[in-house]
Amino acid sequence: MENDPISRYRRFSRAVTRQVGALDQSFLGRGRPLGAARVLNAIGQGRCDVADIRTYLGLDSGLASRLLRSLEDEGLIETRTHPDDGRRRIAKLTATGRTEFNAYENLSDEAADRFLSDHPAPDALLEAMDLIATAMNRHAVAIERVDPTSGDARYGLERYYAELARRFEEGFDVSLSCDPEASDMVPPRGAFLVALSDGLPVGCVGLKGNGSTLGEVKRLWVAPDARGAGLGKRLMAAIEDEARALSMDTLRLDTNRALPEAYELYMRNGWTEIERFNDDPYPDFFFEKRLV
Amino acid sequence: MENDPISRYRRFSRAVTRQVGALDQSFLGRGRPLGAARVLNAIGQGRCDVADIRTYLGLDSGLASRLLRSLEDEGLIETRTHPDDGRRRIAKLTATGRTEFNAYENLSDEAADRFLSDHPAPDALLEAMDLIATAMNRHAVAIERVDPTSGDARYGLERYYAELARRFEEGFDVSLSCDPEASDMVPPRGAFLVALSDGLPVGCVGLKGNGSTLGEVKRLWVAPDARGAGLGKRLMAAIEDEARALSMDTLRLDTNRALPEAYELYMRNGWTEIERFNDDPYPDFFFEKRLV
DNA sequence: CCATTTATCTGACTTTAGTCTGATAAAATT
DNA sequence: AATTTTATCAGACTAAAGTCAGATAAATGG
Repeated sequence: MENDPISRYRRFSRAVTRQVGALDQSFLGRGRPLGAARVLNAIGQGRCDVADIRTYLGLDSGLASRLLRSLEDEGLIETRTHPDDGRRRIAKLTATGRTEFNAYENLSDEAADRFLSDHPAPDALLEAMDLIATAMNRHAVAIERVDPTSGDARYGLERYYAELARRFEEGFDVSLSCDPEASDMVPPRGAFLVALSDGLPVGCVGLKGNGSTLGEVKRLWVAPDARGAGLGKRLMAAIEDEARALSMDTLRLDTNRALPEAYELYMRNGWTEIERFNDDPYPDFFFEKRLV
Repeated sequence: MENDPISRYRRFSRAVTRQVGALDQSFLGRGRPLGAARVLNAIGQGRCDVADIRTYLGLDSGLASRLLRSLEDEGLIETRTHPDDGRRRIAKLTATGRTEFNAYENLSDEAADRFLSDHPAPDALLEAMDLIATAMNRHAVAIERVDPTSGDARYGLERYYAELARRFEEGFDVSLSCDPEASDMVPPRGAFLVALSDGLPVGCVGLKGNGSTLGEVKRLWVAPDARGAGLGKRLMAAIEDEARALSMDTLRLDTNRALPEAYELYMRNGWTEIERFNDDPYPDFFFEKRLV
């Protein structure tokens, strides 16, 4: 065989196609066509809006309607009209539907567990999977405002701190840095954003405020896997929007010489280098931007 | 989202399912149902035996027959009866069939290329893909006898030498080691085996002979991704079979202290440590095994 | 040589997926 | 208030996938 990139990609593609096919087969074992199973799964995942289900699964409206009807006849879901819009419909699992949904979930979970536990180095495998999934989702990264103490925020921050510790010559200990209070990064004082790639945090940024029109951008991080797609720029634009919404007119931030790509990002996006404005031991450079 | 192993696996699974689905969609663009396209692809890949195609694609005999007929009607394949067994049939691409097969190949290649060239670090991506594909194929590794100068053999040997260079304290330079002549690892003097995981070399082993009943096992290597599945043991058993087939009765080998897992493998599989029998600078341990 | 097995094929049939048209009713627009 | 748009649904239809029961002919095993 050739071992050029395309052959290697295609070998990967064959392997996962087989794996995906095997899972579909196991889904059929529950005596329901795949189409109906997919709709049930979409609803179980919390997609209740019928139009949403339709676009998510790429279904024709007639087909979607029939699949919903078949699930309803089985007693797995209930539909009712949307409270705000009488044309739209909402689907919800019944108790038996929940049970059946869980059965599908278990099939998926078991397939995952079987694969991972069969391997001597599951951590390496998972890192490879994250890398690939992030690459495949790279044009569908969603930025969401979350509480800085939420699981997703903490996950991002931990990876951020770990990376600083690796990259700073002097290491990094968050307790020595001026770690903002969580309450300063929650509206109405500030905000905290995470970038999610199909649920996995691949970036974050915080906005620390004190009630005045001056804000400070903190904790900008983009996961290594997700770099090169302009996510840093998107996060900065999003946090500036948050600042504007909080009536701020000036933002500041600091950064370290071990993070040249951050320095470049600020330079390219309207930030001006200014004098040191704090006595945090880590930063080497200080920036300001006036919002318009 | 949860970031436990199973959620991460399932996120990966969602991403590749989408990707695979998109490729299938592009296949449909050639105006042929997926089933027929799959059969055409199987034949193009060299699966000519109808029974083989059927089991490979998991098709009912009736369905397979009809799909073959439709491809034949399109003038893409020709079938004839097997020369050794009048019941079996052989399918072969016609010239137009070859063209059409290449068109599908191009669609796949383009999808691969689009994905890889869209990413800032395709090498990391490919390594991750190799890791995952090897893990998914781990129970389907084929051992084949090849010429030690073939591409697959050289690929394995290069990775083997690179690993020795990493692991030996003193480094490794193959020109300083007693590198066997390729002709000593080809029947009737010797043999060379590679382990292929869906085409990718993930292991190798050589048998160097001089026409006598004494042989030497050389270049045993198992790719890091493929370890932990007993492949080393399988390769050793296979090379012993080769030795027996060449009427050898005694095998020798040497190994280095930086490769403890190899030492353990030999100890567990009937090899006896003996005195140094060559003046190669690298090995620290010497083994012998009498074949029964 | 004869019974059995094996590989393939054919035709009838069912299920699943997907498309298209028109109906209905609610919302949005004029 | 009338018209248009939107979301859903139902029914008719087609295409594709899959199943099943023989039919056929070649190989195999006594």
